[in-house]
Amino acid sequence: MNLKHSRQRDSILEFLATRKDHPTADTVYMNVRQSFPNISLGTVYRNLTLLADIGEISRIRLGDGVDHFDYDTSPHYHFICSECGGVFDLNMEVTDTLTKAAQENFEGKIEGHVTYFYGRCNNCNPKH
Amino acid sequence: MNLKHSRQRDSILEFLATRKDHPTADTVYMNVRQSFPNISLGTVYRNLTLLADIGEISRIRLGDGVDHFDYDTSPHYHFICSECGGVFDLNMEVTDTLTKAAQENFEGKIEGHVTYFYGRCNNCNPKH
DNA sequence: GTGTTTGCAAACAATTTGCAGAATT
DNA sequence: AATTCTGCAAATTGTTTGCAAACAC
Repeated sequence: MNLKHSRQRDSILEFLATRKDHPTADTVYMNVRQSFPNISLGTVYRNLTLLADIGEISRIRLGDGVDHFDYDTSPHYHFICSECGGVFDLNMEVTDTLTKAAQENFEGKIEGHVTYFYGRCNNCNPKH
Repeated sequence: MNLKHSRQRDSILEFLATRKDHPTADTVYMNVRQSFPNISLGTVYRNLTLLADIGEISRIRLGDGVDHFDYDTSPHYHFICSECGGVFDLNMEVTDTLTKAAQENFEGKIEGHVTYFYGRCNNCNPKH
């Protein structure tokens, strides 16, 4: 399974690199279409999946029913706003304390954990 | 939006109460069908959604593309086996340390977090 | 030239919904 | 009697896939 170069794939990756808000496949599609009017949603999905598989990007599942994609593959936490659905990076350390604590009373092998935070983002949180 | 009694709903809730493994809507459907052969998947979904909305059960999203449902609504963590897909409760304390840490450098309002662990369950983990 | 990638459309899986009739209060 | 709930089927949403042509090496 050798990779060949593809201008569409480049464009998808390039677009993702400009965004900090973890767009969905559809958002990627809408935007990449400006450079490739004939690109299909299928191609976008295929490439996002491929890029995620080879570790160039990461796929984020936040329980909102849609996959988000992140150009930044370094370990970090996410926040999702219950109001507007926006996704933000959190500026905090990633710890394995939780994983260790979980392992203590569990017989299988715990390899990691997924955590995301929810609430109101700065825009949606009413000030008083 | 007043509730009326329904034997189907009872049966769904009753079935969920017997299970510790957080079944999916389809599993609920398969089982409840033994008492209500004519029950439809739509009814199962409608009732699971309703029960989750009023807080009688909880809906768990573990990023495997399917919703799981849990009769136990008390806060606790879940483990999902990457091998067999099985879901287990973890015997560990739920802490808000993480939420507090996350709040520190974040301008919005963090209301909570979702965490689940993954790895190999006892059955799927090769011994040596 | 061989093999990968694309665009298109159809397929798929999980879930939701519209509607007329049945059950509950 | 009024309203909620059900079964059924169709609709929706997000994502994947089969295929012939286009592209990359």
